[in-house]
Amino acid sequence: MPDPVQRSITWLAEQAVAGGELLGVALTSGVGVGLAIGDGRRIAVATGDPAAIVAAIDAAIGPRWVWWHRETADPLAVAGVGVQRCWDVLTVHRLLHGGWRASVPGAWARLHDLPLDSLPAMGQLGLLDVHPDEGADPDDPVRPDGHLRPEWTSGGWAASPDRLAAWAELAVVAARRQAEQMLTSGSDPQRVRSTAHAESAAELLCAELTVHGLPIDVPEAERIIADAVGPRPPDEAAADVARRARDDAVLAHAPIGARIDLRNPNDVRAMLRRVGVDVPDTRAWRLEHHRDAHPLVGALLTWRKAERIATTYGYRWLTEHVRDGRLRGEWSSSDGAAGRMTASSGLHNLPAELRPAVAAESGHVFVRADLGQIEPRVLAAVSGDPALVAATTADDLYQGVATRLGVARDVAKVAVLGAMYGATTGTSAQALRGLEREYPMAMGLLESAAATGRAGGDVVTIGGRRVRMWTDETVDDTGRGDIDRARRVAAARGRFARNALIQGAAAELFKVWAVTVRARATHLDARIVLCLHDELIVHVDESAGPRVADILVEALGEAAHRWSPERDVRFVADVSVIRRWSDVA
DNA sequence: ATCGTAGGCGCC
DNA sequence: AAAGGGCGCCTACGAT
Repeated sequence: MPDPVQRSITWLAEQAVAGGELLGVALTSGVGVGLAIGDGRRIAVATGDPAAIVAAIDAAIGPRWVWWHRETADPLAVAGVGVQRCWDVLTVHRLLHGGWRASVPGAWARLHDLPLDSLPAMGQLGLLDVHPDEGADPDDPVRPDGHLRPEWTSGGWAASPDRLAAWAELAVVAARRQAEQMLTSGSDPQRVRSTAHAESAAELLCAELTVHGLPIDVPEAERIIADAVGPRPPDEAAADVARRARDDAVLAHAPIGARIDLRNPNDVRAMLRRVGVDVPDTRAWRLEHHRDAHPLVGALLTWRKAERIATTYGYRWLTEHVRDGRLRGEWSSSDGAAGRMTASSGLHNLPAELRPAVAAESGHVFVRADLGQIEPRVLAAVSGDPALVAATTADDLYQGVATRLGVARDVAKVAVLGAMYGATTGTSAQALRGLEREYPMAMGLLESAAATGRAGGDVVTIGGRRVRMWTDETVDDTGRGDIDRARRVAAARGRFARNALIQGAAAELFKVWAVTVRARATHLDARIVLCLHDELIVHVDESAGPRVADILVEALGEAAHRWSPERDVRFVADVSVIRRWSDVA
C-alpha cells in the first residue's frame, strides 16, 4: 500500500479516537480521494485506487462515512466496498423535506436558510448578471452570499485532490446541520437519526443492486416469451406479420367490416358496444364480468396478456436490459411519494409468467422472504392501538379481527385494507364501523391523517419522512361545478395521506430489514438481488442457504426492534430456499 | 418532430 | 366484494 494511504489511515485513526465520529469522503476514480473530519482538518490523497483506500480505512476504524450523494456510492458499489455505516446528505434531505427532486445546492441552501430564488443557475445564465462572488476565491466552494459555487457543484469538486478534501469536509458540515435540524423537526430526533442511517444505507444498497442485477436464466426467458408470442422474429417485417396474426385471432370474433385498432381503447370500446357489451372503459377487471357475453371478450383479454409480453417483456426487453445473465435496472431508495424503493427495467413489475426465468446461478440458491400482512401490522405499530397490537400476535391477523368484529375473514380483510387505502363505500362500509368501534386509536390515526391531507397539509411518517401533499390542478374535470371538483381533489388528497402514513412506514421498516440483512450476510458473500416492497431475494452459494434463511428471520427481529415504536407488535416473514423465483412454496 | 397526457396493465 | 394508494412502461393522440 502506498505511503500516503498508510499515513492517511494512521491520521484518521488518531482523529477517530479524538472524537471525530463522522468522516467525510469524496472520490472519483481519476483523481483520488478526499477525506475530512469536518472541523477544518482535511486530507487529500492523490495516489492509489480511491475505493481501496476507503476499504482500508473502513476496515481499520469503521467510521460513519459522510457523502453528498449517489455519485460517491456508485463507485464504492462498483468496487465492492461493503461500507456499513454511512450518511448520504441528499437522501437525508429527501427524508426531511419530501419530494423526489433534490440537488446539492438546493439542500445546502435549505440547510442555511438561504433564499431559494437566489440559487445559482447552472450554465451561462449568470454571465450577464452581477456576480455575487465578484473577486472572491474560486477555490472556496462557498460564495460570499452563502450559496455553493455552481462551478463546484456541477463537477468542479472533483477537479483536484485538494478540492475533493474540501468537498468531503463540506459534506460533514451539511450532515451535522441536518442532525441539528432533527432536534427541532417535531419528530423524535433519535428516531429520525436512526431512519437517516437506514435510508442512507438503503441508497448504497440501491447502488449495489444497480451494479449486480438480478440473475436470469436467459434460455428459459426466451422459451416463455416464445410460448406467448412465437419465436424471435428475424426482422421488422416478420415482427409485423406475427403481430397481425395475433390481432386477427381477436378480430375474427369482431363484426365484419369494422376497421379496428386493438391498441386504441376508443376503437375497442366501440367494437364491444357493437356486440352488446357497453362499458365505460375497457379495463381487464371490468371486462372479466362480460366474459360470457361474447367470445370476443375472452379473445381480447387473452390478446392483452400476450401483447403485454410482446411489447414490454419481450425479446427487446431481453436484449436491452439483460446483460451477462443479469437483469439490470436503475434502483432508487425512495420514490417521490411515501418513500418506497423504485426500480426500472421491469424489476418491480415482472409478470408472474416470467418468474421461472429468474433463477439462481449454478451452485447458488435464492433465499427469498416476504413480510406477512405488513400493512396492518405497521398500522398497529404506528398507532399503538392495544387491540390491534394484540391481534398481531396471531399468524393470521385478519382472522382475529374478523372474530372480534363478528364478520367473515374476507370482509374483515377488505375493511382493514380499505381503511388504509381510503375506500369508504360498498360492503366494507359496515365493517368499517365495526373497525372504528373496536380499534378507535388505529382508525383515529388514519382519519386524522386523512383530514390533514384533505386540508392540503403534509403528513410525516413515524420514522420522520415528510410526505409532501400535491397541489395538482389537473384532476379531470368532467364539466361539473368547481365545488364538486374541489371536493374530489380533497377526497383524493385524503386517500393519499391516509395511505402514505402506512405505506411510508412499511417502506421504512422494509429498508431497515434489508440493510440489516445486507450487514449480517456479507461475510457469507451473500448479495441482495431484489427488493420488492415487502419481499427480499438474496443470492448466495448453496452451502450458505440455510444460514442466510436464519439471518433473514433474525434480521427481521432486529429491524423491528430498531424501527417499531411498539415493543409488542409481531412481524412475520415467510422464508424459503429456492432455485427459481417461481419455486415459492 | 417532440413533448405531455391518458388509458391500460404489470407488480406491491 | 369493490375498484382505493404507489410505481414503471407500453401505445395512441393531441398540443406545441
